[in-house]
Amino acid sequence: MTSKIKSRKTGWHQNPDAVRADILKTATQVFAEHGLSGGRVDEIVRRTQTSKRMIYYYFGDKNGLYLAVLEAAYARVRAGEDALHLEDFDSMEALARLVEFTFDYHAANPDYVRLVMIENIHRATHLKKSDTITQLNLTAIDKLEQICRDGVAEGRFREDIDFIALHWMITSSCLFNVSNRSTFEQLYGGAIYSPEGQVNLKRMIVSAIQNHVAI
Amino acid sequence: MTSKIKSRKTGWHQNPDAVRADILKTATQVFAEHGLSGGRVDEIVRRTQTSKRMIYYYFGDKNGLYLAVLEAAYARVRAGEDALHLEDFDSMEALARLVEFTFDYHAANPDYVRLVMIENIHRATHLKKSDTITQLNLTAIDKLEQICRDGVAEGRFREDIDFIALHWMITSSCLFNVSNRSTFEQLYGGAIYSPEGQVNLKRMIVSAIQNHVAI
DNA sequence: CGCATAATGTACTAAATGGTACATTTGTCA
DNA sequence: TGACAAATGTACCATTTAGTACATTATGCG
Repeated sequence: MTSKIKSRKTGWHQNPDAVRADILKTATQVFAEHGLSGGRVDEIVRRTQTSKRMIYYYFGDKNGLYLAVLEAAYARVRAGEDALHLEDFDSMEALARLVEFTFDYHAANPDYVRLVMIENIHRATHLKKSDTITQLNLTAIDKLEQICRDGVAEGRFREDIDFIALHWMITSSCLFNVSNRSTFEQLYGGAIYSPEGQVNLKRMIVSAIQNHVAI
Repeated sequence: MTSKIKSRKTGWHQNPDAVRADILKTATQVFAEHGLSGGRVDEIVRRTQTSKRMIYYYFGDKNGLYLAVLEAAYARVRAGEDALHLEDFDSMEALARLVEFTFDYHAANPDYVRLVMIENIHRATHLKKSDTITQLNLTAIDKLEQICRDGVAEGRFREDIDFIALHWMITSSCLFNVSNRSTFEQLYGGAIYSPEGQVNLKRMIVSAIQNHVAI
């Protein structure tokens, strides 16, 4: 994985980027699985090609590593959002596509969702420390705002839409779908999480959102 | 709190119920605050009138205590739901009241929400072990089902409503509102969590739900 | 009253866990 | 080539943490 070419004598070569990436990837999995307090540094080490020494060398301490994991996870979301090209569609269609993307992205990235939930358990204390993330995340709202403006101009959207509330609505459904799957499934059965169940759910969310913005 | 009348000589009296309740209450707070792995038995002991000895005497081990906490939390929800008297209202009004209750209950009981989230991080492994909870929670759906039936009979609800999906919709909004408050507030500002913001949000959710079931 | 059992106090332990000290090697650049 | 900083290996430590051993007291019951 890290493709380190071992030296014949000593068995190792310098490869800082790969080592860093390896740690980060493994730590993401471990923290997402067990949380910050539950995630063991020793387990991360074990599942890595490197040593505990290197974690502290690159990330300072456990919290530093966790913060790096969190920042990387949020950065990936943004990259995903940027890949959409909503300007090619009329407002209703663009909104639908944004909701669908959000739904699918969360479903496909449960580790991201788990990290968000874990961060909420910690009352977002680490998120607050991150200058990077806070600035990063306003773009999601921008896209929505643009869609709403277009929709109003086209005469299809209400004029009094609060796009932060709209974003809240979209996120709540799409995130809950992943974050609370385990308990919901246990209590109310797995029908919603079957392939058709998910398709229906997505359709339901899209139409609820469209309904909400429509005149 | 526990109102234990101390013996003059030895400084203690038997008071099993109060001790058990004291432990449970404190453990609820500690686990809700820090999670299962993050919640320290020693901290629970410190914030309790009793000793560590008693925790293990009554609950076996840390997991047993956590499970007891979880079961008690779910039991309280049910008690709250039973206090509603939805049969006194027409279907649309009853639905609105159920949604409003759900919204308010979650907002007023963040510890319950946090426990649910923590349980989801653990993939509901403890919930699965609890015979009590699983049977308990089907009543929420029953209420909804009854409302839907009435609504159809009154000619105001669509006939093809999936009440589990409907319950999903209600729960996702009301739970997300509390569970993800920290990160959402940090990223998008606190307007939604101001008093009027919450009122507006609740109204928005109610009307979205009503819209969804209406013909 | 005396006895059996439930309830509680006190002190302790083994293991897990985050973190570090110290030595060594690798790569770069003059 | 040689020196110097960056990168890595190895072994170790102090503390925290869940859990327990053992003794003692309270209380109900015949």
